[in-house]
Amino acid sequence: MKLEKITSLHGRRYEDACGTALGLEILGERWALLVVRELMLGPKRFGDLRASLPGLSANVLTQRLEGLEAAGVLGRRRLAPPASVQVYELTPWGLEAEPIIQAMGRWAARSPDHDATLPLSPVGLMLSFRTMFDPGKAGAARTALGFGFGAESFVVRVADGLLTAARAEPEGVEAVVTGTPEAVAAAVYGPAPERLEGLTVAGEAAAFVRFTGWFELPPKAERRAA
Amino acid sequence: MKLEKITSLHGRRYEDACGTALGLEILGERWALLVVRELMLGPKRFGDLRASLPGLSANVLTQRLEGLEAAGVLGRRRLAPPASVQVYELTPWGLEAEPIIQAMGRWAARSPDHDATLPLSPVGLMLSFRTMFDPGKAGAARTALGFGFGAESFVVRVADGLLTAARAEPEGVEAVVTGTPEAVAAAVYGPAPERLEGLTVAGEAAAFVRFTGWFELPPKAERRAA
DNA sequence: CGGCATCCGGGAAGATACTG
DNA sequence: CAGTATCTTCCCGGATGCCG
Repeated sequence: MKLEKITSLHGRRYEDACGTALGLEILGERWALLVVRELMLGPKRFGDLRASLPGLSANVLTQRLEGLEAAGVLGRRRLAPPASVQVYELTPWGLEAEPIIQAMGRWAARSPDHDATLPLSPVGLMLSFRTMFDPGKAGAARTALGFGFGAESFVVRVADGLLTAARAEPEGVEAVVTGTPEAVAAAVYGPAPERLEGLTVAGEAAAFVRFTGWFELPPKAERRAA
Repeated sequence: MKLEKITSLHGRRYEDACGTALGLEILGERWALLVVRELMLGPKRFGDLRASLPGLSANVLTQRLEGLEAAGVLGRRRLAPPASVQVYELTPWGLEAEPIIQAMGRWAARSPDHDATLPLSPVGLMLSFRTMFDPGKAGAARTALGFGFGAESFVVRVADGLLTAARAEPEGVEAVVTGTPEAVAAAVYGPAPERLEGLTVAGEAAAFVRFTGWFELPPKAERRAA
């Protein structure tokens, strides 16, 4: 076994008192913020994280989890028997990183290089709902919708101009939408024509169609100065 | 010479439609967001950037500037003769990255590992004012203050519960504060005792002392779950 | 001096294989 | 399934040098 450095954080520091710099030391390493994103809606297991982040290899995930745990962003917990599996979950402070993810997502959605056709994780889609929801368009409407993506399911509620999304089994919802996250994103954010392409909607399909009108992607930015 | 990939962005992509992932590809590389931060309050020259980000080497800065320019975050402009120097400035879209910097700063300020005694850049300090200003504490108070750090000077105005900070020569201000950014930060964010330590205030010193009461650092987060 | 290319050492990221 | 071990590749950081 070789001697390890005792630096609580990794070696390369910015040496800058600005909080932004410290935030970058904690969340700025590759994949770190995406790991946090995947945990934003509840605990996950090692394998769940790997599955939702294709391209992230096991050893790097191990390093990120260690670093984020050391920084106090997440913790590991063992579920009670008979499950007895280990899950990773955000600390309360880690949960508060959501505004960072939202600001980043809202800003980058305006990039000329943004490609909405790439794969999308279920949690990423749910967080995008929180980010892109437009209370002005929803008005006083209310609804509760279920979303199913393989083993993961979510309930999204809209009421009083507020949208909430949480991992939960769909009960007492107006409709349950099943399909890939990409197909749901296309229905919500795409132009109207291809709506409901590749999706199955159980229950009040009209409720989901109404729902798709309550979101708006921000306009693309120009590459040059105004 | 070896064949270069033509990927407009650097090689390692996340392949994820979520805006957060694209934002990380653009701003997630080392130093990138800090370069943007330094340009947030106006254009800077190559050397100015190096001076405000000690530890960032010239070749890496060149790479970051190239990458950020390719992404449409900043542009380079040559000032009119006789100055004839090249400066880097954010595009309108690049300017909109400030919420990311603010969210990151506000969040990381709660880290148990945050060390406020490290060096601080003038622009970092000004942005922290924007982030940490508490309208409730300022109430209906108004003021205009000048800050001088070597060659860089700024004017901060508070009125109607809003704080603005911009690079400008101090004219028509109540007081002009001169010193290091660290000393100003200690006066504004530190406990009351060491106020005005190492600072010189020209004009209405009382106006600056009042000003220091309008900010509050958020409480430290616990490292463990609640 | 400002901007950028080049070379080099160390270390992080990525892919694969392996173990309990 | 949850990681660890190993190897390769590439990025980061520092130094040097060229050119306007």
